[in-house]
Amino acid sequence: MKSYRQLCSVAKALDVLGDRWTLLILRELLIQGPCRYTDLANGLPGIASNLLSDRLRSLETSGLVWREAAPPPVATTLFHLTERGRAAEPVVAALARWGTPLIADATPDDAIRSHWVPFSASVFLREHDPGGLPATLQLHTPLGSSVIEITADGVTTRAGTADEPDITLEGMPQVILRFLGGDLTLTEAHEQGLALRGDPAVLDGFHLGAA
Amino acid sequence: MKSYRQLCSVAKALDVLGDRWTLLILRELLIQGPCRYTDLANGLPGIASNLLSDRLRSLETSGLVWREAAPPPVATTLFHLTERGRAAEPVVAALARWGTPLIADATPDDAIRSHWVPFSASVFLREHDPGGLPATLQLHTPLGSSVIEITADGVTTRAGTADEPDITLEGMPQVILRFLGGDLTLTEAHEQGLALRGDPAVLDGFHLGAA
DNA sequence: CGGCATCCTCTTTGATACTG
DNA sequence: CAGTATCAAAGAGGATGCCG
Repeated sequence: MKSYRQLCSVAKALDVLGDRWTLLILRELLIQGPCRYTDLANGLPGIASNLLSDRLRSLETSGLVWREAAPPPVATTLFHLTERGRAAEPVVAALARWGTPLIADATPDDAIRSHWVPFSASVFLREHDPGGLPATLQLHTPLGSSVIEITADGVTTRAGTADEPDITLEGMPQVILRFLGGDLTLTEAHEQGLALRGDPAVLDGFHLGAA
Repeated sequence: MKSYRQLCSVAKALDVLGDRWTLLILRELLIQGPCRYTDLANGLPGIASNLLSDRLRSLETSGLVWREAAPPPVATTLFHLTERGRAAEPVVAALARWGTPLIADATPDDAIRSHWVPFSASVFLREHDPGGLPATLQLHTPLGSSVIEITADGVTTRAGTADEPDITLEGMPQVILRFLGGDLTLTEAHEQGLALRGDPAVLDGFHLGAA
């Protein structure tokens, strides 16, 4: 990207992060952790291979990403975030928060990946750290299941199922995302097919579920 | 901008905000408040006139900006942020925070506007709300002077001078930005020409000035 | 002057195909 | 698996012109 050539921290940040796809690549590395090239390509439906290659190289020279070349017999490259790359998480999180209402605009042919769901949810939960800790949320969508664990240490997510979740949410990704993002009330989400099992009181601390 | 077509709040946010110049236009409207076209053009050195026009139209249809058409004899247009537009402030603020260390990369021919300085500074101060309130900071740079007022209600900035500032910082914008952004210690900033008058203890609550 | 629209050139992107 | 190569289309940048 051509530099804006402005002595302003916002412009300088966008000189590095403002290229198309760049912040989505960071999203993937923040969610998935160290990734192979194909893992990234898979989490970024629509990206052209040459662009992914270009962006990774730019991110490397900007110091946000480093590549670990695993020697044979593994013979693969792993792309990692540096500390500076992880420091950009608040930017991605702010975008996730602001973008939540736009989920409603989704068209049926939008691509979706199951790991995007717990990420967006955790962004919201992270900024509404409640009193009643710890809590385990189980999500089920047609794409797969994931778990959000909220402890005093923070919010973590993973794919799969939990043994004894405090609450289970089942429904379409759109509805779960908008509900956990505060964009739908429990009543509205229920009307749109969200099924909730367990103790709804767990959600109270997050200012969710208000009628 | 072409949509990413991903059912993810980050991608949806970037569908709206990700175009070149868009977030810098928001920066200007957040800092300056309602602006005329030429005010914006002035705060965005380097933008082509047709792009500014295009972006403003996009932001209007996206619901982030509305235009107030003052009838003759004033016959000018004022561009305002909507509530939704102001809601994007955390995105700009996160970029400002992350971009602060990059101020060090500035080249001598980078454009600069005096109102960028107190903005970046206030972003940092806002997230380190200390105990010793209220406080008034006076900034002096070769480009002009500005005031940052910190009260229990928040952090506000304005151009000009204050009657009785608690502390006065004078120096090059780069140095003031990096110091108030936590990227330089007081000692380092002093070595780079920062002059400080008043009670340095005012800064303690912001975790600044540590040797 | 304020707020664009037009024209032109140059760069970036997107889609597809191919390679070590 | 991790990229290059190629090429058409879209977008950005710069100059200038227009109209109340």
